[in-house]
Amino acid sequence: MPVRILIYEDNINLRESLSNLLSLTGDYQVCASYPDCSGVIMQVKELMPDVILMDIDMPLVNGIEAVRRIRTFNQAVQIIMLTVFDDNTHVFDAMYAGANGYLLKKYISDKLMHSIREVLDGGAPMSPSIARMVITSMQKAEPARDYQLTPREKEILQFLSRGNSFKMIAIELNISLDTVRTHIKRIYDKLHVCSQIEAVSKAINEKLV
Amino acid sequence: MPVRILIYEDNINLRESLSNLLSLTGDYQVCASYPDCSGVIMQVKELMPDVILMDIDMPLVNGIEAVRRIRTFNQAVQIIMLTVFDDNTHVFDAMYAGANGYLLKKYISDKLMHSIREVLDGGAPMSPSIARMVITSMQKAEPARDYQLTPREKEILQFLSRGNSFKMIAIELNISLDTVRTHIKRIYDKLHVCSQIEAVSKAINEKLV
DNA sequence: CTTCCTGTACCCTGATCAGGTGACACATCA
DNA sequence: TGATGTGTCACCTGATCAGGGTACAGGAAG
Repeated sequence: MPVRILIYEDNINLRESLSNLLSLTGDYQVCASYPDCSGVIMQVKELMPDVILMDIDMPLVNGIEAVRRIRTFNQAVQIIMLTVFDDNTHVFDAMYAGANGYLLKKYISDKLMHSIREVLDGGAPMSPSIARMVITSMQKAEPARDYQLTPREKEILQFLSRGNSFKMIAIELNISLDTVRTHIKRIYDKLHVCSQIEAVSKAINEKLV
Repeated sequence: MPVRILIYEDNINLRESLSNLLSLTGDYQVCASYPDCSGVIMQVKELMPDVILMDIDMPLVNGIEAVRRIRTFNQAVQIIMLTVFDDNTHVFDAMYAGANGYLLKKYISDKLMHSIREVLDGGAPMSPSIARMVITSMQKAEPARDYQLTPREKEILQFLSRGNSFKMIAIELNISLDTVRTHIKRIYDKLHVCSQIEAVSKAINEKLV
């Protein structure tokens, strides 16, 4: 049973090239291809593809919005973005929306077949530069400065960050309210803040918890 | 000029296989290989490799800690993790620590050469299942429930989340303190919370800000 | 052995916040 | 036209928090 593929791409030349390319081997069946996503929900429901190749820059409905719409009712279909955009915004929006892969058009010819195979095997085919963007974004998300908090202080700060009042923390940890207050005061000193919210805000944003 | 490669791998058989494999083509020069990371800082400074292949499970100092140590003084060397671990904790810890690629050992023979080339070209070689884990983690990070906050309420909540007191918000927005309080009370209602910290905690964790 | 750090605990004063109630102008929508 | 939603403002009471100080036991480090 061939893999059913659905294509959204507004450039007619590329759309037909893709169709032709995929039809060569016999492993793939392009069940349809459209120049825009205005009917994407109906089309996906109707055609039940295994894989969708999705351009981003299209008239009427862009490819990222289309992915969002598809994901409202179908988590199973594998979606590979196929685009010229390699900026942060497009890449991450597409990922958040629910794409499973992201290929830059300049590398398509080399990688398309392999990528379709990979996404069906539970992978996430990405052009190298895209993969690097993704993991770089994860890395810069943690400077994690060290404020020399003691274990007990970290524990208190965690409770605080989850929304517990001083009183609740005292009960939870089975210590007196004043002890909690003492810890909190020391935390304020070390974090250079002077209120709960500042402390919690700093703790969460700098991943101290 | 061949690519200089440094290997950390405690299994002697694998370590030597890797060395031999990489030496075959002449494009790569294995400048050293070690069974543990106890001297990693000195070794990297001394040998100045272009690429490091890093196992995770090693005696004395594990590979993730070693990556952290390397990144304290060298951002340029490309580090590829080479491991059997495919669980969330190991993968993300390695990425956070500063790895540039992550290959599962079972696929090494196929992909090693290609991955080294890719990481040097600014990519981030990952085994397919790892890549999928990474982008899945990005996706589930945004449920973004809708609490029907009005624009003004979102604005107030943002100020609050940055650590501003009621008084500061009032001054900043040029409205009365009581008005701020009214907005905050309505926010509490909509978010089903009853204190600043709960609200801020919820706002940050659910990406309402 | 003494100093320093950590965790514990108490007290006091003034500031800030929570929860409730009430009010009014303006806009939209039915 | 009336209902509803939004943004504005006010007052009151009790709870909670901030900032200051003081104290002491136990452990680590010098």
